[in-house]
Amino acid sequence: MPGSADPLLELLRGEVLDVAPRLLGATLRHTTAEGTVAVRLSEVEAYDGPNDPGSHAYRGQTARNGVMFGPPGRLYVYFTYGMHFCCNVVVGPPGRASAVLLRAGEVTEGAELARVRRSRSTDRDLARGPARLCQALAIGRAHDGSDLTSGPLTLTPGEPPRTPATGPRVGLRLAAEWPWRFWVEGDPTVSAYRRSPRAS
DNA sequence: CCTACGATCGTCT
DNA sequence: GACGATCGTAGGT
Repeated sequence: MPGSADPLLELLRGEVLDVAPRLLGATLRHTTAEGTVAVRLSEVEAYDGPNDPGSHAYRGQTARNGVMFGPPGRLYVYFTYGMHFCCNVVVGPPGRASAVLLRAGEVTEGAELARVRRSRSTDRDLARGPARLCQALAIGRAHDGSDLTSGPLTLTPGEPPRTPATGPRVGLRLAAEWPWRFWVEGDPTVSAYRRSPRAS
């Protein structure tokens, strides 16, 4: 029978718009020599490869976005604004190039270590925003392409909300109004909405 | 609470 | 040469 025994890969097989809200409540956990930090996701965004003007894959494969075109269950990490990293989970079959941006969550394990990594942050803001989340978890360029089903960096599906909130994506110039952002209603760790100054 | 702005550099045109 | 799937700070309401 088809079907992987791995519940994460089972989930990531679906269409990105179905998968994204189901990743709410999942836990991303990273163990390093310093210790373990875990974040339970409260906010994500869907990106649908070549069909999506807001996606890094919209203009096809490049050196940067290569991981998006690979198998599901890997982490796509990119560097932006000359100083920040953000991370996505690759979704769907190889070549589809769809992914879910992990935008925010609550630190549920290793808060002490996360506070060291983000020394001026309140607990609420430790992973409130995609670059903050990567900083709290010490995710960087070295983790681009990481397999999330095993190893030091794992994603474990959890209990998604019955009715996730949806709305426009944050910070995009193109296709920002597509309601492809999903979050847990009322969760204080959801990031503040910011419209791009260049949005059309 | 809000809006405005500068930092800083890899990536693509 | 332009532009970010951002963040922290500064200042006003």
